Formats: sequence, C-alpha cells, structure tokens
Amino acid sequence: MNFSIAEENYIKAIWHLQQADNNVTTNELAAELQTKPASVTDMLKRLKEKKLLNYQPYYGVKLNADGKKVALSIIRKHRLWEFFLVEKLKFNWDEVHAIAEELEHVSSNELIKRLDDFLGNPRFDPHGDPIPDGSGKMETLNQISLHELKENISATVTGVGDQTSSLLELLNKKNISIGTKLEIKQRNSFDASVEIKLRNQPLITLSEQLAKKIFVKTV
Amino acid sequence: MNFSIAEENYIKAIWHLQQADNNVTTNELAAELQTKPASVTDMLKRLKEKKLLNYQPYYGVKLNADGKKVALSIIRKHRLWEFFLVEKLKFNWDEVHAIAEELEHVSSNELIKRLDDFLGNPRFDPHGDPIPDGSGKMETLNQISLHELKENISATVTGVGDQTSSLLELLNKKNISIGTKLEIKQRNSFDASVEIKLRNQPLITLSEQLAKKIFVKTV
DNA sequence: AATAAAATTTAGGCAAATCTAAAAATAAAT
DNA sequence: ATTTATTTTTAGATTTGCCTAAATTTTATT
Ligand SMILES: [Mn+2]
Ligand SMILES: [Mn+2]
Ligand SMILES: [Mn+2]
Ligand SMILES: [Mn+2]
Repeated sequence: MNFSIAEENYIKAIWHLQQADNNVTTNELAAELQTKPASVTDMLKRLKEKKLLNYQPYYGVKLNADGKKVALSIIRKHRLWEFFLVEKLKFNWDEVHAIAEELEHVSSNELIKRLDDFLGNPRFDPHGDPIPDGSGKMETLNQISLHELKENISATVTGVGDQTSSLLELLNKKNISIGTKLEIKQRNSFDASVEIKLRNQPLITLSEQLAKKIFVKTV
Repeated sequence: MNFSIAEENYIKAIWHLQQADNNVTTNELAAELQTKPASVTDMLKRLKEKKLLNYQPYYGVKLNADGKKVALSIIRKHRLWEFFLVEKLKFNWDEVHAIAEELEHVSSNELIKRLDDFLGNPRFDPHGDPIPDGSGKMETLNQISLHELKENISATVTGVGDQTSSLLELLNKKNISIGTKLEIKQRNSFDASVEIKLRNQPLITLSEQLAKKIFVKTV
C-alpha cells in the first residue's frame, strides 16, 4: 500500500502519542499536527477505511499491527535521514528535524536500504532515539530521566524528551549532548533544580523542567 | 515563493521542452507529464497567475525569467541527488531518475548547499548533464551526437539523449557510459548504423537511433 | 440527577489537482 | 473558401485535505 504525505504524518503522530498514552484523542492529534479537530476526525475515518487503526467515535484511536508497521517504517526513514544530515552533512542536531520531516516521505525502499548501509547501519539517531530495522524492530533502552537520577551516581546522556529547538539549543549552550557523562552533586529543594558536574567543569544548574527532558543511563 | 510538487514538476517539464522547442504546447506537456490536456490548461492558468510564464491560450507557453530560475533550482536539486545516489549509494545510472524525481522536491536550500559541498561540487550528473550552480548558471558543453561524428576521429561520450531505462540499459550492455572513449570505424549506408571501436575491444554495431542518442566530444 | 463545560463529530464549503465529455478555436486539406 | 481534422479550452465531477460553525456526545460540577 502507498500513503500520502498527510496520511504518513498522521500515522507517525498517532504512533508517538500512543507511546505515552496508549489511547490517543482527537484533540491531542490536532495539537500535535497543528490542525483542527474536525480535520482529524476526517482523516481518522479515512485511515480506518484503510484498516490501519481502531477508531471508536468519541473514544479515541489506536494503531493496529499494520498501522504500527507503517509508522515504524516512516520513523526508520526519519531517523536514518537525521543521522545522515548530522554525520555526513555536518548539520547540528537542532537543525535536522524539519528537513527529515520531508525526506521521510521519499518512497523508495531500496534507497533506505542503501542509505542504511552507507551510514554503517547506525542504531541511534542524533537525538539518541533508536532506529528501527527493516522489519520494524527497535531496541528499548532503559533510560531514566536525569530528574530521577540519584546523587553522586555517574551517568551518560542517552536521549532527550523532545526535538524542539528551544530545548536542543539550551543543551548546546550547557554543553550537553548524547554521550555526555555527568553526575548530580546537589538538589535544591526550593525549585527542584539540580547542580550537576560535567567532566572537569565547574558545577552548573539545571531547572527541574530541563532535568526531566534529559534521559540518562547509569554507568 | 513556495511551490507544490505538481507545480514544480510542470515548471521543470516546460523548461525541458522549451530547450528543444522554445514554444511549448499543451499536448506536448500532457504527454511529458502523463496527464490530460485539460489538466495542463488548468495548471497553466495557475502558473500564469503566479507570474512564472507567458501563456497565450491556444498558442502555447514559455517560462519567463522567474520561471526559468525556479526550473533551474529544481534541476540543480535533481542532478545533485542523482550524483549522490550513484557516487555515494552506488546505484546504477539507470536506477536514479525516479528517486531523484521525489528528492528534488525537498525544500531546504541549506540542505542542497551542504549536499553540494559534501559531493565535492560536482559539475555533471551521472548522465553527463551539467549541474546548475546556486544562481542558476550552468555550463553549455558543445557536444555533437555520435551519429554526426566523422569516421576515425577519437571522441569521448559526454551525454545521453534521454534517461529512459531502455536506453540506459542498452548502453550498459554495450559497455558505454559517460567518459567512454570511442571512434567510428565504418558506416553502413543501408540502415545508417555505425561500427564503433572501444578501447581494446572488437568492433560493435550501434543502430542509427542509438547513435543519435549518444553525445560525444572530440578529443 | 440536572446542568454546565469540554471534547468530538457533522454539515457545508473551499482550493488543488485531476478526470471525461462537449464546445470552441486553430490548422490542414480539399 | 469550405470542409475536415487536430488541438485546446470549458464545463461539470471527483478526491484529498483542510476550514468554520453548529450539533451532538461525553465528562465534570453543582
Ligand atoms: Mn513528515
Ligand atoms: Mn530524532
Ligand atoms: Mn519530480
Ligand atoms: Mn540526470
């Protein structure tokens, strides 16, 4: 089956929202896709026709197995292109999302297979997100948010909570990226901010909101 | 200005047809784009609204300066992506056209600038066609068709007349590609076919139709 | 349990891009 | 100069994807 760009964007958005929520609502989708609830209802009917999801009017939507497979193939393309843009074209990690939003809709499977090989079959994209393989399998790495990390335990940054440029640019400024080693030295109970130590650098402060968007794995 | 994929395909098709013809007709465009004349008329009205071309009902169409600029920026993207597909992803030259038809519509200019640098600012695509620079300038190489080449004059293949897989696959079979050195040894007046010599190989025969689609430059 | 608020769907419309069939204009042939 | 053939345009529909406004349904609050 072949899908339009709009259909692919809906399928991907549903997949992402259902990771957090399981059951996805019309309003959530409208917000995510920057469109109106009425338009979402329209599209959900079409995608139900195409048997990609279970949609109960008024009670939300869930991708079925076929829908998930389609979603993962788009996500695979998105993340491989992001890797290409950063590793080969030297974009910064905060510049690639919008471009990959377009590249992910180029349809050739042979292209993606060769791109994957050309890039050395990378397992993670520039934001630390795992890249699904050709059959849709993807590693689940058990990371925790920096906010939950115990004090004085060394950890490595493995992911970020979203791809907004405001978040990524703030992390650039604080010199934090995927792979950065860090440790919480103190917590400030007043605002739940944390004082962290990076390799050979003075302590820096991260707000609660920021610490919650940084994912780490203890070493 | 931003254009839809359909609009970009029309603009590019008009540009190509007007290289041969100067004035492009509705039927020519319909054939080129595999659509119906009525659809072409519709689109020409829209593109005239957007001031990209001069369209006289019943008398054909010509891109104006703005239209040509848009066309050349799409052609630049198309040919750079083709180069990428062949040089980096190791596609054959007969496999890249359809994929580049999609990639050429990815809108980021920064992407194209970086891709160009990553590829080493190539001047020709895998079919020997010149790649326009960022401002739309492009070299005009004075090649002649192999059919017009004098006998016993050594020449290099610099281009092909179209990108159809039937032509490109035939050339593969005959071991002819961009850069191949050859020489006409004999002409057969009966069918205008030519006997050519490639480096260290026995004579091979090319039909008149084929010889007319191969472009060469004398060395 | 009744009412108010919030979420969702329906109804009706619009623009882009396509189509078929009919009408009109241009070009070719007698 | 007519008639015929070809090309092109117009008229009217269709599909996709979106919108606003109104109606409906579900959820929350009194
Ligand atoms: Mn997208
Ligand atoms: Mn990413
Ligand atoms: Mn195209
Ligand atoms: Mn080419």
